[in-house]
Amino acid sequence: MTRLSEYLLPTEKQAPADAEAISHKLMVRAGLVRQLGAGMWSWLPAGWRVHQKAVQIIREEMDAIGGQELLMPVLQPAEPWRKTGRYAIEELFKLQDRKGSDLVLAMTHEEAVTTHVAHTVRSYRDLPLILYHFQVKERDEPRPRAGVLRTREFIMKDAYTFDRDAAGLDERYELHVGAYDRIMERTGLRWYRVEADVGMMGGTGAHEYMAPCPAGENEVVLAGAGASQYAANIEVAVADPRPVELPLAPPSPQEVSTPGLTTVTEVAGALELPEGALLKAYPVVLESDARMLLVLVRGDHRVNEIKLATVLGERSRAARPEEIAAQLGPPGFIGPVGLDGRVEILLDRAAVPGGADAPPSAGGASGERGYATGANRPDAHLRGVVPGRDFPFHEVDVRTVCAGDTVAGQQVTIERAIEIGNIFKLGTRYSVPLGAHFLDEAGREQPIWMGCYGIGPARIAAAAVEQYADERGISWPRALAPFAVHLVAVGKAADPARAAAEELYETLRAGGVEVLYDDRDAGPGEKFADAELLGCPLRLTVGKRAIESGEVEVQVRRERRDAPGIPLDGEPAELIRGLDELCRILP
RNA sequence: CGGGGCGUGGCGCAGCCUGGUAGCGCGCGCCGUUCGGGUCGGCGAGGUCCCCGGUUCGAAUCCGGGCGCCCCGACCA
Repeated sequence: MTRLSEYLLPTEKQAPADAEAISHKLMVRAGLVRQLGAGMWSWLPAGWRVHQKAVQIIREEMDAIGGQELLMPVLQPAEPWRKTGRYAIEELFKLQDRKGSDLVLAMTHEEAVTTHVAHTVRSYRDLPLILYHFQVKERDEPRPRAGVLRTREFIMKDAYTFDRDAAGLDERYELHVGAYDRIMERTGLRWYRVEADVGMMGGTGAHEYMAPCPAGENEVVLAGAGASQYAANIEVAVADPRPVELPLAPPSPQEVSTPGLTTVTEVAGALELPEGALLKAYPVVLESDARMLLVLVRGDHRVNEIKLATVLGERSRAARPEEIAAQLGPPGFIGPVGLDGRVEILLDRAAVPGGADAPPSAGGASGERGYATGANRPDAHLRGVVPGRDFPFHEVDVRTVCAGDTVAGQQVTIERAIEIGNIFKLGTRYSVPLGAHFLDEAGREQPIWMGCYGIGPARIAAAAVEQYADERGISWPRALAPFAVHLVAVGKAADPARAAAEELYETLRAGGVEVLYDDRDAGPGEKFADAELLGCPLRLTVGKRAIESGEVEVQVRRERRDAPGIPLDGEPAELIRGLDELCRILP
């Protein structure tokens, strides 16, 4: 039933007052989704059609690489989650049944699928496997936001692969790279596949699929173009720093008075140095044994917590002022000199003299160059501090890539993006605790190698809205549009145009065209406005003009271009073919 | 978890400071009008003013507590 007079499409002139993101405003205004609570959203009929379009594309590409669709429950026993150590995760919804048994609402399905595979797979002959489903995920997000972009309940396609070894996993992973690339292409989105954080629990490789848009919560670092393009999540991105000119250093560091100056900007200003000629000291405390470490980055750089965690192999937190005062010196004036090995020093690679990424040393052999740092005394800094000469250090890469950096000589750009999918080599992270083994040819028991692959249809829909909306509303890529054609009848009830529109609607429907027919008793302005808000790729208008000219007017939603009209009195087959032709050239 | 903001017909808001009949625009229903860009006019329906408690003769308004929602940051398998 796709007569607008009978269809639930509650459009609104005004966006919800509290909406910020484009997709949030427009998906509500266009009658696609409605909110039920924080991070809880319903999909109304037209919105659900879009969601289903994304789902079907994903399903076809998953099936094409040998994926087998199944369905696992959201409500699950707590036991496997305890075994994998994930019961402690804060985002995991936990509950009890009437008997007092602990249950969880699954946030992903590694525990479930691995349990099944552990029970059913016996032999190497049963491998490899690609299993997937579309199922609700439940996550107690600290902050749901931006309409359907970050919700507490959402549908995800999650796939899991099972292989006999790492090489098999690599193969399955590459299959998913291909499938995901094709999915992204087919949706019509602008997208990037980026290198991603593998986390600390031993993933062996990961990529994320990102759709650039202002409402995105992630940042991607891009450099170059084409096949050699560098693309990485800023959490893991590595780049060469912009060089900085360091002043020549005296034979030993010299103390300078800097009363009350605690920020890099203030100190650089007072000493008339570029910010990059300072070393920023960032003391951290290890989560495991509360040991303090001093992390140093160039003054114009920022510490990247994720890279730091990777380097340390564990989590850490910023040291508290009283801890800093006790072990180093007055907060705001701390530095690496004179610590006598009390605190281990990690120096970011970008600040290491003579390192691959180091600033050019214009001074030659005699001219050592130095940084300004805190003096570990109140109201004082040191200048002419030379790493290695004046303090020992370990070289690490823990800074966040920033504008002005380069990769292979190419300037980087940093773009905001929505993560719509990710692929991840799990290894034996879940198979070991859950006992998913197989017997190899020699009869030896081996753990199964796993990968997991997620993608969010709701985010695909929202990203499409974000990327292609204009001031009048949504403009769907044709692959995701709720309907291919939005047919508008103009004229009063008795107008012959209404009868002609009616006839056209039946012809299109019979010809298998997905058409939404605006047969409402409303003015043309309202109908056109709603059509542009909803954003179907083609709008057909049947009114007085069509009757007079004998042609249905066609407008392409993207750019609002007029397309050649279609004869009203032609053969139905002819008409459908013309329309199909038109659809093929759509964005 | 830190900071900020908001809860008043379906939506967007005013009223609150200074307590006294609950209002406006849009939407909705009916009648007429109009029919290629949210047309115009008339009549009308619709509200536990988030909840609980307190102050008061009287609370949407003042006070206390709670709940909900949004935004920024932190966080995000």
